[in-house]
Amino acid sequence: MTTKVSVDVVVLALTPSDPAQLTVLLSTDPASDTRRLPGDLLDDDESLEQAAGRVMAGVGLLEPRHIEQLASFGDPDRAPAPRTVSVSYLALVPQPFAPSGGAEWVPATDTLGPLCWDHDTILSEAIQRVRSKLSYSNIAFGLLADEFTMSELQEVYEAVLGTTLDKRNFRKKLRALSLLEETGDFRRGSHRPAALHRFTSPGLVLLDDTIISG
Amino acid sequence: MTTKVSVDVVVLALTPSDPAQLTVLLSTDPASDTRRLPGDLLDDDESLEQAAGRVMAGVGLLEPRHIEQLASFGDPDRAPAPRTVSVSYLALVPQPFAPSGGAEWVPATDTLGPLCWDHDTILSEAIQRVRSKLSYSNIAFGLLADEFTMSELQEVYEAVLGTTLDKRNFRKKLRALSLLEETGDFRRGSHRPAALHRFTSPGLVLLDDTIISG
DNA sequence: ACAAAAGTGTTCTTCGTACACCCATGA
DNA sequence: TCATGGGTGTACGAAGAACACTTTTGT
Repeated sequence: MTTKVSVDVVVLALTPSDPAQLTVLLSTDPASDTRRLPGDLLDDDESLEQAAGRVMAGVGLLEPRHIEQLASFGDPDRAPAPRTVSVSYLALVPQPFAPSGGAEWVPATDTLGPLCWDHDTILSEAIQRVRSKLSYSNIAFGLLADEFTMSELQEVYEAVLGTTLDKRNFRKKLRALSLLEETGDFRRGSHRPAALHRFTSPGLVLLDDTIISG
Repeated sequence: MTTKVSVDVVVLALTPSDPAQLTVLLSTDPASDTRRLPGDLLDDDESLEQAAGRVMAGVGLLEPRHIEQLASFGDPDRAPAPRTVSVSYLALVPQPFAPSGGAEWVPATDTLGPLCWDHDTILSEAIQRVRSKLSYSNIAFGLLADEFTMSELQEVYEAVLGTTLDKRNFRKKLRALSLLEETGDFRRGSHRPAALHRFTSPGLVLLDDTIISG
C-alpha cells in the first residue's frame, strides 16, 4: 500500500550536426552501468512538476521550452525492488545544452541500445507523443529557439515525422493557420537572408484541424 | 520519499433516457460525505491496470468496453494526508449497469456539483480525452454495444462533442473509413428498421486523418 | 392514414497536392 | 560568377459542407 514514486524525464532536442535526427538526454545507472532516463524519487512535499524540474536541474536544464506529463508506469516488476511507480514527463529544448550530473546526449534512433528497465518504452512513447502532437498543435516551438526560419521549422517537422515535406505547401499551410509572425529580422549566411519568425502565442496551442494532412 | 498511490477510475456511459448526455459513476467519500471517483490504493504486487480492474469490480464493473490511462495527479495538497499520488484511468461502457458498493450514476454536466479533492479536474480531463479521441480513433465503440445503428453511433458523437451533425455527411464519412460492417440484422421499432453495424476491429484503432472535420 | 425514424445524392466550395523557377547573399 | 539556401504561384483532384425528400414500419 505504500510505494515509491519516481519522476523520470525524457528530454529531447534536434541534433545540431544532423537536424534530421532527434537526440535524448540520458544518465547512467550506477548499479547496472546501463543508460537510463534522468529521474529521482518524489519528495514528500513537492508536486510532480516540481520533481520534474528538480530532475531537469540535476542534469543542467533549468528552463525547458516545453514540458508535459507523458504517462505513468507501474508494473510491479518494471524495476528492481522496492516497487516503484514512474510518472514520466516529456521536455523539449531548442538544442542540446551542456549537461551536468554525468548525463549525455544520445541519438534517439530506433536502434538505440537498451536502457534500464522499461525506459525504452517510456522513450518511445515520448517520441510518439511529439510525433502525433505535431499535427494538431504548435508543439514544434519546443524544439526551436524563440526566433527561427521557416526552413528550421520545416526541419523540425521532417525530423520528428521522419518524412520530407514540400516547401511551398508547408509554408502555405502554416501561413493559413496564422500561428506565426515575422520578427522583421533575418538570418544571414552565404545565401539569400532568411526571414525570422516566432510563434504568436507563447505556449502550447491545440488546433481543431490538423497541420500536416494525411 | 515513500508515498501512497491511488488508482481512480472515471467510468462514463451515455444516459439511456437522454442519449445526448454523458453520465459518470461516482462513489461517496465516507469522511467528507461528498462524491468521489471510485478508487483505491495500489497494492504492492499489482500493476496499475490490475488495480483499476479491482476498483471497477468494486463498483460492479467486470468488463469495460474500453479502458486507458488518463493522467497522474500529485500535488502535495490535492487530498488530505497522507500524501497520495493518483493515477487515473478512463473506462467506457455501453450503458449504465446496476452499480454495487454504494456507487451511483450521475449526469456528467458541466454544472455537476463539486467532487472530493481534485476529482473534478480528473473528470473533466476524462471527458476532454474522449472528445478529442473521437476525432482520430474509433473510441466511440466504448460507448456502444457490439451492434448498433448508425443513428446510435451518431448520437455518441453528438453527445460527446456537444454538437449536432448532418446525417448524410456523417454516414458518408464513416463509410469511407471502412471501420464498420453491417451485421445483416435490423433493429425494429414503429418506423423503418435500422441496419445494425459493428466495428470491424475489436479494439481501439487510431486513424491518420480525422473522422469529424472542422 | 399517420407518425416516426431510416435511408439516400448532388452541388459547391475548400483544401490538399504536385510541381519549377528566380532571388539575394557570401565567398 | 558561382554556390547555397530562400522564396514564390498555379492547376488539378479530393474531400468537406450544405441541403430535402422518399421509404418502411408500427399503431
